[in-house]
Amino acid sequence: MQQVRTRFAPSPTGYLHLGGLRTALYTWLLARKYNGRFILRIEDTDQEREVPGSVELIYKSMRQAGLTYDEGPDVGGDYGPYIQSQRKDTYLPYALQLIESGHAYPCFCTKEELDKRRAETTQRGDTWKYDKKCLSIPKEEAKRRMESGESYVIRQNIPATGTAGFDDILYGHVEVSCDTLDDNVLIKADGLPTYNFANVIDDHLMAISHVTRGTEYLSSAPKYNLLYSALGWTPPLYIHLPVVMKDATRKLSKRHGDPSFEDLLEMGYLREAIINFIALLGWSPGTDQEFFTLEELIEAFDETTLNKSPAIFNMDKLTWFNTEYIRRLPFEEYLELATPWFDKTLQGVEIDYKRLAELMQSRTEVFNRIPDMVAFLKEVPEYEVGLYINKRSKTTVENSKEALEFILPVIEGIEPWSEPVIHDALMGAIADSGRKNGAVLWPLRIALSGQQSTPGGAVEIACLLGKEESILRIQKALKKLAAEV
RNA sequence: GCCUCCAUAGUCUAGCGGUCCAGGACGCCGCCCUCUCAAGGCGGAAACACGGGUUCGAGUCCCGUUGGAGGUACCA
Repeated sequence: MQQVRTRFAPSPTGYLHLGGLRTALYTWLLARKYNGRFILRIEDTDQEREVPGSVELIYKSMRQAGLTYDEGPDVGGDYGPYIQSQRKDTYLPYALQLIESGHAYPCFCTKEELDKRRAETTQRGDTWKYDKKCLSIPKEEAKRRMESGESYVIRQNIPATGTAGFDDILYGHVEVSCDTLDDNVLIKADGLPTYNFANVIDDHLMAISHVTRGTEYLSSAPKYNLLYSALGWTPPLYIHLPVVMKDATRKLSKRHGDPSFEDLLEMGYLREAIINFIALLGWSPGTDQEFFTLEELIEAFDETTLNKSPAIFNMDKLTWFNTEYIRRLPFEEYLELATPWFDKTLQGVEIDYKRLAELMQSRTEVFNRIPDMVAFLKEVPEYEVGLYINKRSKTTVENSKEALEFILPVIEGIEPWSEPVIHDALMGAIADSGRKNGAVLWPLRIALSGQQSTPGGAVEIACLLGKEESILRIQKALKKLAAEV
C-alpha cells in the first residue's frame, strides 16, 4: 500500500466550526492509524470571503485540539506552499493543457450575461446549465482573445453523453449521467482556480492518498474524477463525511449562534471532552467503550464504519462528557482551572479556594457555571422566606426561626472554627435537644446561603464563610424571619 | 423542479438473514442514600418510518412511498 497522506483543507472564513473539527479529527485519525502524514492546507482562493486572522486561528485551534500536522503553512514540508493563493501559478498550465486536449475551454461570457440567462431559464421552470456557448468559438479566435487581455474564465468541458462516477469508501460507487453535470469554472477571471479545480490539482501534487471532506462535495466528485482522468492521474480514495446538524433540518452554523470549537473552550469545556464527544458523533467503535484519549481513538478508529447519515449535535451529551472529564481531573489541575472562575464572583472575598474546589469538582458541569454557583459566598442573594419551608425536614417559617435561635449560641461557642469541630458541635447539640438533623440544618443552610441548593451542606458552608460571617448571616436571617412571623 | 445521498427511542448509536418480543450511552421519570444539590446504588418509560416483494425466516437483502439532507455559483 502506498503511503497514506491525508489533508485537512479549511477555508479561512472565520472560526473552526464543529463540523470542520470533526472532519479534521477523522482525517488526522486516518493518517495516524496508518502511520501516514497529515497535512494542513489553506484553501483561500476566494479572496472576498477571507476573514483576516482566521488562518492564525486555524493553526491555534488545531494545536488546541491536539491535531498535529506534519506538513502545513507554518510547519513546512516538501509539497509546499500549503496556501493555495501562494500556488496561483501552478494551476493555469494544467488548465491550458486541458484546453489543448479538449477537456476545457475558455469562456468569455460575463457574469451579468450569465445571471440573465440563468434567470430566464429558471423562470421557465427549466434546469439551468451553462449552454457551452463559448465552446463553439474557434480555437484560434479564442486564443487571440485570451491574449488580447479580454476577461475570461476557463470551464471544464463535460461530455454531452455518457456517465461519470467515483468510488467512496463509505458510499460505494456513485455514478451520474453527464447531462446532469454543469461545465464548471476551473479558473476564475482573477486567475485563481475555483475549489473545483484546485482540489484536484493540489491533492494530486501533494500526493494525497485519501480525500476526506463533507458530503457537500459528494455530488461534484464525479466531475473531479473526469478531471483526474483527463490529466491522466489516478484519483485518490474518497471518504465523504455527513454534515453535523443542530436539529433535524438545520445544520450547525456559527452564523446562527451555534458555538465554534473556540467558543466551547472559552465556555469551559475541556478539549478532551469535546474531542471525545465529536469522535462519537457519527462513528461508533462497535463496543460499549465511550471514553477515549486521542491515542485510544487512533487504535479504535475505523474509517469504514462511519455513519452515513447526518448527526445532530447534542449539547447535553457534550456537557455530560465534560462533567465526567472534570471529575477525573487531578485535583490540583481542577483547582488551577477553577480559580479564575471563582475569582469572577469571589474576587476580594476571603474564601478557602482549596476547600471550595474540593466541594465543587464533582458538581462542575461547565466551568462558566461556577460563578453563579459560588456567588452566595460573597453575598446572600435576595430570597423569599418560603425557602425555609421544607417538607422532608418538616420545617416551617416559625420553627425555622426557633431552630436558628437555638443553634446561634451553639455556633457562637464553637472554637476552633474547623469543619470537624463545627460538625461535631452542631450534631451533638442537635442530638441532645432531641431534634432531627434536617430540622436545624435546613434552616441553617438557607440562612447562610439564601438558596436551597449549595455545594456542600450547612457545615461546609459555615466553615467556608468563617465564624464571624456565619453569625452575621444567622442574625440577619432571624431579623428577616421575625418580620414575617 | 432536477441530480445525488440517507432513514433503529427525543438525541448519539450497536445490529452486517435466525442468538433481537432489538443492546449501550445522553436526556427524562421513580426509589434508595442524605442537612440541599451533585456524586453513588437500584429500577422504569421510550425505537426498527410506511407499503410491497425475496426467503423456511428480514431491523438486516430488493423495489416503491414518505420524510430528511446535500448539490444545482467566476463559494468552498
